[in-house]
Amino acid sequence: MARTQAVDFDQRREKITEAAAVLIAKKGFLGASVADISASCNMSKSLIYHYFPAKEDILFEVMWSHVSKLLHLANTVTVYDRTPDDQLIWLARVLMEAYNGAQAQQKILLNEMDNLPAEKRGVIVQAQRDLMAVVDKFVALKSYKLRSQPKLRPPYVMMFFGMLNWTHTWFDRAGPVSETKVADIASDMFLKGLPF
Amino acid sequence: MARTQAVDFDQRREKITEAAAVLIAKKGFLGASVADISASCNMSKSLIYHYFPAKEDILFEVMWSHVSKLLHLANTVTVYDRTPDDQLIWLARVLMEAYNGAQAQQKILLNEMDNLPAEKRGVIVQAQRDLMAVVDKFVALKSYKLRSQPKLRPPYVMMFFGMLNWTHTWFDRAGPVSETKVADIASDMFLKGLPF
DNA sequence: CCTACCGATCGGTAGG
DNA sequence: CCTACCGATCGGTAGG
Repeated sequence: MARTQAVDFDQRREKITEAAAVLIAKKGFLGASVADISASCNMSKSLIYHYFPAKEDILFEVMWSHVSKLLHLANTVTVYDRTPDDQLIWLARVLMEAYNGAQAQQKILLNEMDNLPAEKRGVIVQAQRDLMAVVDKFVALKSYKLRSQPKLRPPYVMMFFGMLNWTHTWFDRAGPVSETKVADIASDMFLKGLPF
Repeated sequence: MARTQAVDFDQRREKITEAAAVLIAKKGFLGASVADISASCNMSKSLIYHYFPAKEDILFEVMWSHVSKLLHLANTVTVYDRTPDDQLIWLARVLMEAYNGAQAQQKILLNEMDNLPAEKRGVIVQAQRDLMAVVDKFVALKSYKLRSQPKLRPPYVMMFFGMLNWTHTWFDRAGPVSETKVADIASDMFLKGLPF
């Protein structure tokens, strides 16, 4: 009888993707060898190559599964029946939560883009642009000045992502300020600047 | 006669440091080989090892020369006889200018910290902390709330650096918005939030 | 300041 | 004759 694809094919791919994320976050894409990755999920190196054609495809899968989650969350949050300000506040909270629930993946998304081949990089970049479009819509809705000067909008949008994405360099879940509080500081600063 | 150190020893070291910065920014620390670096400055690989004991020492020199420049600029700006707000506005402008005059070094400072051995990483981290202290002083001076709640200050300080440091992922000198304008958008958002 | 090398490890693939 | 998967090893290159 011809064998069909193993029933747990997708689960195995996910297992590899997860283990690879941890290792790549720690050592970098070039520093984490395929041998490291295979060892960390108790597989032979050859078996890794059964599930992924090349090392880069593992990197792509790590990034894609993460960024598509972020995009889905962003679209969900902004669809709800809330005021524009509340939508932004919730977006910041939801993103901070997603970043910290997947710190390895987030670090890789921000640091390892250069190690993707051009076509695959394009797919990730497009997803990130879609994510930015959510905030761009908010900015256009909220500010008369930025509605009439569309060229200024991208920098403002990037200030929002700058505040949030930079947290991966300093935020500590065990520290004195909660994830939600940090998200609220970011959205508050975006809307109102420094408090009195 | 015992040879003395070549008169151009320091210039050669700088030449290597500069060439290494360009290559490491492009390929990453692990992706840029010592052979790549030596070729790009028309030296033999062995000659590189005459000026630096190890590859990591080149990375450290790239980061240290850059971060110490940033720190010097920040201290200069905030000493001037200006209002607190003007000091922050100028700090943002001066940092944006320094980032863009040394894009390779800035990218490396932000991305390659993990590739430094612990002791050397500590030196760079301390310099970055000193830089943050400049903004922390400003925040404490400016906000009653943050003066009385010191635990909240680091997140606010990091929002400032998040906005500025994140620019390296998107800002284009040839684009429609100038470096100075982007710096002003960041300081304006920090002080006042989104414009009307 | 160079050529000639080293021990080790890289990403990827062979036969079965 | 297929797919799934193994132990072993390929040609090249890394930092030193």
